[in-house]
Amino acid sequence: MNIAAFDLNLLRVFDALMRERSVTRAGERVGLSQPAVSAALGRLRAALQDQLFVRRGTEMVPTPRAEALAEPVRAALAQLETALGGDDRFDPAASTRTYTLMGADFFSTLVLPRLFERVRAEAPGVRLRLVDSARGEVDRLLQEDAIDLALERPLSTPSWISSERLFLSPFAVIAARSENVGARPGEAFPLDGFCALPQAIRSIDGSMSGLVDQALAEAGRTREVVLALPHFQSVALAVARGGLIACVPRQFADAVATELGLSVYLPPISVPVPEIKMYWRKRHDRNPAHAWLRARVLDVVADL
DNA sequence: TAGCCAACTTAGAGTCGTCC
DNA sequence: GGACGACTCTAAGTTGGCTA
Repeated sequence: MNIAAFDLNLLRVFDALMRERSVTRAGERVGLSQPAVSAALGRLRAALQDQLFVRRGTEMVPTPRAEALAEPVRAALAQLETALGGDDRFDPAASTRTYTLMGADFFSTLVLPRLFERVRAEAPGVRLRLVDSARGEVDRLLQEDAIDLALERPLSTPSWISSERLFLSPFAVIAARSENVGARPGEAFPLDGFCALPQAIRSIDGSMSGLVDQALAEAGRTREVVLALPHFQSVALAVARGGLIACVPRQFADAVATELGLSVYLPPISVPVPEIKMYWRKRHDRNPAHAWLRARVLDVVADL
């Protein structure tokens, strides 16, 4: 491999092909025509002595060699962009960037409104968007640069992902204010009533159990989960109609209790308190625009 | 003789049109 | 939707004439 004779622009084409899996769309991404990308792919194949992408139907499927090159090439391109001056300064007041965060609806209620307020004050041109996604998608979305940050419980992540703890998220039990549960709001929910009353649970994948059930099992008890919903907001709305209780993050319960007419109780047993963490690509560690957003998120969650 | 500049040459990468 | 051939364009290198 003669690096002196290698056209580094071909790496941009390679990266676009990895992202798009299509010669036409890769061309649109890098500002070339489809034949030009096809020719560039030919030169890449000759230089690297590998097919790199094999056509399968309407998709260009990467070979193992291409898969192995994908991340190092992407990281190298990002370093080059930074080195050439694209990232060394960030002016919030002049920025028109759109940041994409991923997290549960919990964050759209608790974090995003305050974050937007904070961001807007410094950076009126910046736009924020929160996408909801199933756990397990974090790696892929970060790798594809589809999101800037993920807000999640602790995950097992590869070495190219950085993380920072945001806050602890203890559970609380919510019930309709009209419900007579045998305890006053702020007190521990009676264990027998907790196990007997039908419950709603927030569940992305439809499973009907979670950390609370594990804690109950260790105490030799069970509960009756009758409704699984993908969003905390819908769980709270179901509880507010009466006849159900639910365990939700304490901060979320406090935020919606007054508006929805809910009472908030302590759990009847000790449940492990989950951490909430922020995840991003390690290559953005020193990116000023990215670091600026992370600092704003930390500011906002400090109150939680 | 050295330095500058314009004209010419060439290689490589692009687009367009077409085929499979 | 990708590959290929024909043609075009551009940038870099080379050459030769002019000038100090």
